Amino acid sequence: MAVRRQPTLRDVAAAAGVAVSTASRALTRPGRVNANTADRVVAVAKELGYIPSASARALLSGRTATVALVLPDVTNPFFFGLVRGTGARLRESGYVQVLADTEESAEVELDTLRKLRGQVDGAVLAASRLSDEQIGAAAADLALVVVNRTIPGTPGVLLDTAGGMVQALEHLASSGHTRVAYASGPATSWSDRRRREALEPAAVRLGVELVVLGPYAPLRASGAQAADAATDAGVTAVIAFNDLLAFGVLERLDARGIAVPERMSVIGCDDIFGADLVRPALTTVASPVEQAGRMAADLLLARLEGGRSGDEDGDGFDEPAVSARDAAFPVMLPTRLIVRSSTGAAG
Amino acid sequence: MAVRRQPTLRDVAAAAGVAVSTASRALTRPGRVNANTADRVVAVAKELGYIPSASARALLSGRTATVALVLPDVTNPFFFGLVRGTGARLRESGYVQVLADTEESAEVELDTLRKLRGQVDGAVLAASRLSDEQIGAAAADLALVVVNRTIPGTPGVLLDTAGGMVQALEHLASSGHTRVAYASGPATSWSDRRRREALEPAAVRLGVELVVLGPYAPLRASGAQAADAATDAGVTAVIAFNDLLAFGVLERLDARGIAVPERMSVIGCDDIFGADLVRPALTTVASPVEQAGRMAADLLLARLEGGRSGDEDGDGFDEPAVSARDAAFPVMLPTRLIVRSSTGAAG
DNA sequence: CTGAAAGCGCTAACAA
DNA sequence: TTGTTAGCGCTTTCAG
Repeated sequence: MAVRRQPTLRDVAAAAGVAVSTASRALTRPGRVNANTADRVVAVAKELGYIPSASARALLSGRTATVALVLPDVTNPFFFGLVRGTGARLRESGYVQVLADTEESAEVELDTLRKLRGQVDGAVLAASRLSDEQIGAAAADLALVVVNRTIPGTPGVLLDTAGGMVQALEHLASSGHTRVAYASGPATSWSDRRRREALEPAAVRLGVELVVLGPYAPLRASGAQAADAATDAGVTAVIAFNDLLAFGVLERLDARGIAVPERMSVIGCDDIFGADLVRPALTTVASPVEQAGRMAADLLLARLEGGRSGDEDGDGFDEPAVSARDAAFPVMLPTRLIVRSSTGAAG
Repeated sequence: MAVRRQPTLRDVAAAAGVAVSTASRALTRPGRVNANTADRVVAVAKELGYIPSASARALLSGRTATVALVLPDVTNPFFFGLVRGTGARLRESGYVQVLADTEESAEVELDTLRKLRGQVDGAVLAASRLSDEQIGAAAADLALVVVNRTIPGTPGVLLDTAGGMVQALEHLASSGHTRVAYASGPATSWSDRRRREALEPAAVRLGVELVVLGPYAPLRASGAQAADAATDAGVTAVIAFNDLLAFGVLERLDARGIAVPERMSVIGCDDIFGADLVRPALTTVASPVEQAGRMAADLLLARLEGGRSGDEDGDGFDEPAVSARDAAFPVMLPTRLIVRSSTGAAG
């Protein structure tokens, strides 16, 4: 209950009958001290439950062993993999991860970044709402790695959802669809622009008419609008900006008695929790988000620790070693289409 | 790119032509300094982009303005509300929230708590895997608030899921079910024990035969086992430990061609994301998790800041003011049954 | 191999 | 009102 005072290095030194500096050495580099002395100090430290003060270390070294993950919305399922991926890697390397929710607001994000400066050694910025210039400026004060964004000079990890969307279109084309809608996401979304730019030529190549609908907020609630716009547009398939939006589309179509996939095929993006739970199960573009998180963390650690190389851990085939040298070039991770029952032959 | 050196208070003082202490005062309590001087210092600080060093402050004050949220699994949707609730409250009060994932392991949890000591001012411990004694011991070193746990002397917030389960049983009884299964959760789960203790007398009172199945891991993957055990037991309804397990039950029943709710009713717990998305939509016990998070944060802040009272924010009816004095008594939050289409009259 | 002392950036006495 | 000084806990010269 009452939190008791922590023993300091001085307490340990006194109890072990040595000077603080000796105690410090014994604890941090046992090599440079008499083995017996070192053992004694370590034993005493353990007995006293000594834990070095992170603040004192940070004050001295200027490094906090803390990294922030900055997200627009912690509760968006899309980010779970990222949280887990960065968290795992950072923990392995002895870093603490702090989570910052910017509430989808550029202002909050800017403010957060400002506060973070000095509190953390670096930050992973995911789905930033800031402009390239703002991010660039922030990168001058804080080691930054961006996810799904390309900022010249700032390392980043990209998820190739645009490529996945093209796969989705190919899948539809091969099932006989000739008129397909893309329900687009936020106008400010960098990913959304890239996807449209990839879908348009692909549609031409495949002989498919592409109708761009939206923009829509990437939420379930916007799905009804998107579904209605799709039926109005006379398409036989909709590719949605993300799964949340696709869920809403499915709901609306169901409510209107429009059979999926018989009369309308639906494809989402992200393969979030629930995509295989809805009925019909959602065909969607899956990204290796957790791997992206690990890579982002590696990129950041490489910069912080100056040239440490990314260690492969077996699950990440295709996971290139990361060095400080590479860090300036964004890494692109492949995505893939997962076909479930929400897509079928053209109605 | 290259992170430049941060200006210190000394730089500010020098640029403003005053002593560091004056600069410090000007920045922290403008009242105790000549207005002109203060203005000048503030202006210079702003111009230089001065940000006080959190480490130095922490070293001096012993407080870090950081609070940890310790969870067994960050990616379990049940905890999202908690993350958001504690995060919101803490941010409001100027605290930074750090997230610690203990990977469902008591060892990792213990280790995490040990490391956290000194790094944070306090921690919210949710669904701890530790024994009462271990938590008690940890509370001697770190201000702690527990969620869904009662530890004598440690403040806590409880979600009355046991009460919700009784509501579920009443719902089933009133629909004519006379033989009902409870698919139980982890043997070490405190919540699970409370629920069984509440369900048994309720079953007697309602004239329902209660069959306890399990224990099962609270995961979708365990649902198949639970579903099979339920049909073997000849019940017409299953109440599952949580929604994840219930999803698995639904899947298995669907695969076996057993109609829900016609031949088997299914009820979950937590109302996680996806519960209303599955078909049939899941009847479940919803808890005010976000509110629980806010209250847990309030409880912790009250201890940290010594007697600050919880502020009501309009959305939390039933949200009592929290004072340091109350903190030793766990607060119990009511839950409610959300009836969807996975339950119906007894088959 | 070990000890004494300086100093990281800041705040809080204590003087002036 | 302002400046000077000490010291938070630690690591790191620099002597011994």
